[in-house]
Amino acid sequence: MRMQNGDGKLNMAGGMAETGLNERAQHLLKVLVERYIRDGEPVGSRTLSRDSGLDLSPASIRNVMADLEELGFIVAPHTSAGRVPTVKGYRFFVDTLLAVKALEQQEVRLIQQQLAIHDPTPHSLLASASRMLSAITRMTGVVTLPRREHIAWRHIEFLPLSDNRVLAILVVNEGEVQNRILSLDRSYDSAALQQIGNYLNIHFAGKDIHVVRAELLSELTRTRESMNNLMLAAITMAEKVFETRGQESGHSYVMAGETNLMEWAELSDVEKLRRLFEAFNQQRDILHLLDKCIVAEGVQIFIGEESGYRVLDECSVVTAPYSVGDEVVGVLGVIGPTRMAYERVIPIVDLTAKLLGAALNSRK
Amino acid sequence: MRMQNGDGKLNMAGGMAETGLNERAQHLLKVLVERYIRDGEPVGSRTLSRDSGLDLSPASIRNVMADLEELGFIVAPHTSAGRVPTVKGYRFFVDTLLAVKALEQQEVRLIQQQLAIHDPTPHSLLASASRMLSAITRMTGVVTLPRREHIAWRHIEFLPLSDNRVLAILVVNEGEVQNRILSLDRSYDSAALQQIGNYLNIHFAGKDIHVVRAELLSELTRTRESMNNLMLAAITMAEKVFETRGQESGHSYVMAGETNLMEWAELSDVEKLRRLFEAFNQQRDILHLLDKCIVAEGVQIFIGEESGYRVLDECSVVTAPYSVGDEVVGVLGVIGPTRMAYERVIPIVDLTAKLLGAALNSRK
DNA sequence: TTTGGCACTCGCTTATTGTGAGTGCCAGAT
DNA sequence: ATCTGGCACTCACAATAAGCGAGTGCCAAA
Repeated sequence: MRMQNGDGKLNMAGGMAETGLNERAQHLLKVLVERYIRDGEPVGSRTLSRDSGLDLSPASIRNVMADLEELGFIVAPHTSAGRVPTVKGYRFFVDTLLAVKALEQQEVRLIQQQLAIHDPTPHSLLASASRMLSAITRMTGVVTLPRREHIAWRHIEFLPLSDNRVLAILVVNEGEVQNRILSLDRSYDSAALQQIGNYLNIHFAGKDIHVVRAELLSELTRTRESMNNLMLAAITMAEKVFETRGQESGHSYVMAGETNLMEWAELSDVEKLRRLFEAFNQQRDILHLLDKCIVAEGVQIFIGEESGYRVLDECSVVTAPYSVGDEVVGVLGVIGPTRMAYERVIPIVDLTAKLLGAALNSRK
Repeated sequence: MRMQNGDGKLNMAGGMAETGLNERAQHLLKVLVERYIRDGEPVGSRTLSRDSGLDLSPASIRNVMADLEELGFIVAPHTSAGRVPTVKGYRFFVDTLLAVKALEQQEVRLIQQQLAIHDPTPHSLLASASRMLSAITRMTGVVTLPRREHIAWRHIEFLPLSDNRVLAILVVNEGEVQNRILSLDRSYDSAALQQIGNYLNIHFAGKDIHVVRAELLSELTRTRESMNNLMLAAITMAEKVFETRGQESGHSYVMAGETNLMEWAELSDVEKLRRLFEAFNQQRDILHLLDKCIVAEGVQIFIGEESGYRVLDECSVVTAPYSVGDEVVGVLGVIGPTRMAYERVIPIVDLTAKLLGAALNSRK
């Protein structure tokens, strides 16, 4: 326990009572975190004395460092190593000390360029954004598939296959194509299917898909005598389309650059990497995490254990929601080691979210 | 140099002059490889003497082992370790010594079951096969997308989007849906696009897609005066669809279980794994390799460097082509460490190829 | 042709010892 | 009231050495 010039001093000066850190301590913490992010090695009092610009001897620095440690902002991995930021340290750094660097013109242009695909499908835009995020940050990029509140029925088309099976192609919103195969209890020829499709398109085009589903269900419970064969078939088939929907398009994400994480020394343990990659494949946990970010205003950051998922204990996740029109439809972000260059990653994620939204919107 | 009972002896006895190995040497090699595959540790003369069933002393075994080493079938990783199979050793083992185990009923049923999906799209079958291969072998499964010689035009549909753009949906073969977005120099309304689609479908339905393309190109060079507006628009748009085809659906594969490879000790070097995974993502090299296997009759095996790709130096690849009807359309297989249980993997890959072919075919 | 014996090799593990970066604390300087 | 030089101390890490043990090649005898 250090009492000599411990809590007391730190709490008083600098007018930063809430944080428990006076100006000097904050500055030193900032330099320490920056330094650790740069080199990945514990930072000692000598280094800090040299590079802080404060003209203090290592001994004085050590006093401050002891305080910072006691308050939980930094730890020493072992007795005679320098100090390393804790999650709390990173958190304070990110929340209060971080000077977010404005992006260089060059980088802005690079990002724009990557998203300026010729005639993109919505999906190819997402894939591109994800790839770009991973390439530019040398970490893992992730973009959730957009999930609109309102999904507009655009067009449906049925084609006959063999064995009483029918290929159903449903187009929603602006060019999102979904297709599935239906097994029916009798066969229909092209013309009949054409009619069925027409019937449905006339009734439902432009309507919200949830409304369509509700109407379908209520139609199905109506007395069947009051419908003609065509109507009945149409409604049954449309309902079958919706039955099998959901799980695949249901919700997931596009990821890129997983292998980038293997280049970071702090993640070089094969077993940890395996678990991480497995979580990436599983999608479940990552998706839950990203889902939380959809309600946030802008960039959101989870540092280490903050995410609440053990596999991400040594990772940080920087996310931002993206919107089409004025509706937030998805989240994108970057996954990397806690020791990442936040001041660079944050504006990159921020900008990408905005540009992706714009790109999706302009093509709407 | 061992001359005492070196080449001479081995070449004579056993009537296996071509191979350079007499019966006893072959048997010992077999036991050694099996043992090494099981335990992953260099096999010494003592172990072999105990487990070969030959009632020979370690000393005698050592003589044989010295010969096997001189002929290049095995090596000692260092002076006082046991021996390990070389690529040549594995190759001889696989070609001549291997007793392919018939699959257990249980396993056969497991495989069948995994491929018995309710109303699968072609793609979901491939994905399922790949996942199943990886799960059952605890290695990485891969299935190339089927590439038919003959691709039949089934149906095309155009839907108007904003800004002179059109969504084109092309269905080929039995339920394979491709869609892309075309930017045009003027706008068309639904009705016009409907007409254009009809025109094309009437002309091309059932035709091979290569033929269609050829006809389109020759039509385009015809004097344009002799066509009406509808025809011109139809042909231009169809040609645009083909222009942008190819790279995406062009050729690639579905992979599963990459992370399984991280559990094999011999691949636990992060840098090697990174390169391997990067090659998986790149697809290029792997695809070249798989393409070679499409001409093979049945199961094909590449052991270590045999593949010709450096990233696969420590891996073996077991593949088999799969067919729809009597046309070979793709390749599937398993990628794992050289030290894999070939006698199990080979029949699994073989059976999976047959069942996948059957599944694709039955739904045709 | 096979085998027991024997000297030898060499990768591992464990213990030992430095070395150096970094620390905490104290007493004296500012 | 702070800061700093000094000093003893800690501890990860690297280098060196020693012992073990599995395995080897070769030889001479069975």
